[in-house]
Amino acid sequence: MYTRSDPKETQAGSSAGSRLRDEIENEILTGRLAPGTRLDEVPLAARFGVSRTPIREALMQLSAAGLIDIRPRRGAVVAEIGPERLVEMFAVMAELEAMAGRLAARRHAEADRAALLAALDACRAAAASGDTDAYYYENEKFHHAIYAASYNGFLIEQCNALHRRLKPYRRLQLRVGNRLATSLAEHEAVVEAILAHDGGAAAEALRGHIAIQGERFGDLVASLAGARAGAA
Amino acid sequence: MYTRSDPKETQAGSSAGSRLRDEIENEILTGRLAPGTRLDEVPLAARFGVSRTPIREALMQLSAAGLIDIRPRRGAVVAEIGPERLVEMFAVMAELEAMAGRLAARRHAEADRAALLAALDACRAAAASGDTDAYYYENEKFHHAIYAASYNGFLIEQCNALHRRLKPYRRLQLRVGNRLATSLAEHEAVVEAILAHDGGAAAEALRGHIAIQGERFGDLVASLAGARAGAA
DNA sequence: GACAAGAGTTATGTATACAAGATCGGATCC
DNA sequence: GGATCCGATCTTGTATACATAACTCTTGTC
Repeated sequence: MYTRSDPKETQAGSSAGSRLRDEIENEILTGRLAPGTRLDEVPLAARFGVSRTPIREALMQLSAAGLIDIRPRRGAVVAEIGPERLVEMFAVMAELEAMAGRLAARRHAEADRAALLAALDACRAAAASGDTDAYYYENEKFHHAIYAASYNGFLIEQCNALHRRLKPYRRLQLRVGNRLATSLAEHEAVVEAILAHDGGAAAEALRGHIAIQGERFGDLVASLAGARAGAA
Repeated sequence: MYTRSDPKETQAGSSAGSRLRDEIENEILTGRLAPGTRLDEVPLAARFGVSRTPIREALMQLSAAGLIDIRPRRGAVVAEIGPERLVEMFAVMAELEAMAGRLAARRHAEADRAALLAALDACRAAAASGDTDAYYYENEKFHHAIYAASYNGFLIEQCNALHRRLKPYRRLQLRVGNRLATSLAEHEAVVEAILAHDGGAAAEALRGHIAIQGERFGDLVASLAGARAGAA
């Protein structure tokens, strides 16, 4: 089963470079480094006890991943993603996940079936306990299980990359209204469609599950504004 | 109208770094640097008259773009993409283009309408003249016109990136059989669907246009084998 | 004669030194 | 009083030097 540890396409890490990259990336994804924050090389180098060279390397990789912006001669800042662009990204994510679901419906094996059901159960448990963070975590595993069942390695990589990039915003979304219960219900529909080998239904269910449409756009903007105010 | 010159997401270029990156990238995309070729830093540095530092930077960017593989401590080689992976990539490309077409059908403006028709005419002219290279070039512009009309900036970037990566292989494909005439006919259908605001038809037409299915898979493998033999 | 172990060589990873553009502050002019 | 121009400082971009892991060729042994 494919997981995020797949070396291909995500690699390109020198010795210390990867560690630094992961380290900084984590701080961005968890929000410890807020969008707009400057990333000066010298302080980072000092903090990690290395020279500027591996820091520059890590920053360039993060830039390639879209997590930071590097403007020539003007340094790096944590990427600021506006609402409109976020909607665009979720739209593409929805399409990719729909594709994964369609393929999964056609290609999934016994092991995938088991993994999907297990992930769904874990989601149910987390939702029942009302623990948003736990649900967030299980939700992630659930989606990865779908990607894996698509048996398209390149698609899996693309989904993983985009999913990671949208991570913080998915978390925000879950906090809104009773999105948690809704999300779980959608998961059930997705699994049902996949296990029934109904690719069209799986794709549709996932598209609807991911896409930001109608009032959810407003929710997202509100969340963003709230998060920004909290960070500042 | 969006073109490939959009700085966002593709950028992260220092002063000389971008130039080097483009330079090496071109040699890979045109096949001058065949898959599997080692990319040693010192010779490259000597050739471009710079030190190893900007060369390493360019290589890391190419690695992030998936054009080369960097194995820690073991140097960089031009990425070798096997047939199965290529099929996976074309499948994702088909899906992204289908999405672009669906959005374009719903969102295109007057200017996009004109651009699409102009690009289609150019394709017709190139096909009539039987000039494969000219058609290849116009074909590219045609697809970019579709991306642009989707009005989803993130999708446009993703399409551009993947399109560029698949460039050499699309070229190979055109050489096969009378794919050129078939391709033109498919283009006509796509434009018709988009202009008629029929998103579903546009998506389907593009999916079929891009995807590698049935005998086209065999054609691709044969082309690859031929190209490899020619390069060696 | 073939295989394995070890030293020498080569190439990559990292640190540091140097060059040059960008930012910020102050002084001058309108 | 405000804006603009110029210089000092800081930060990035590039070059070079050094450390270390990988490769290779040789040599010795079975």
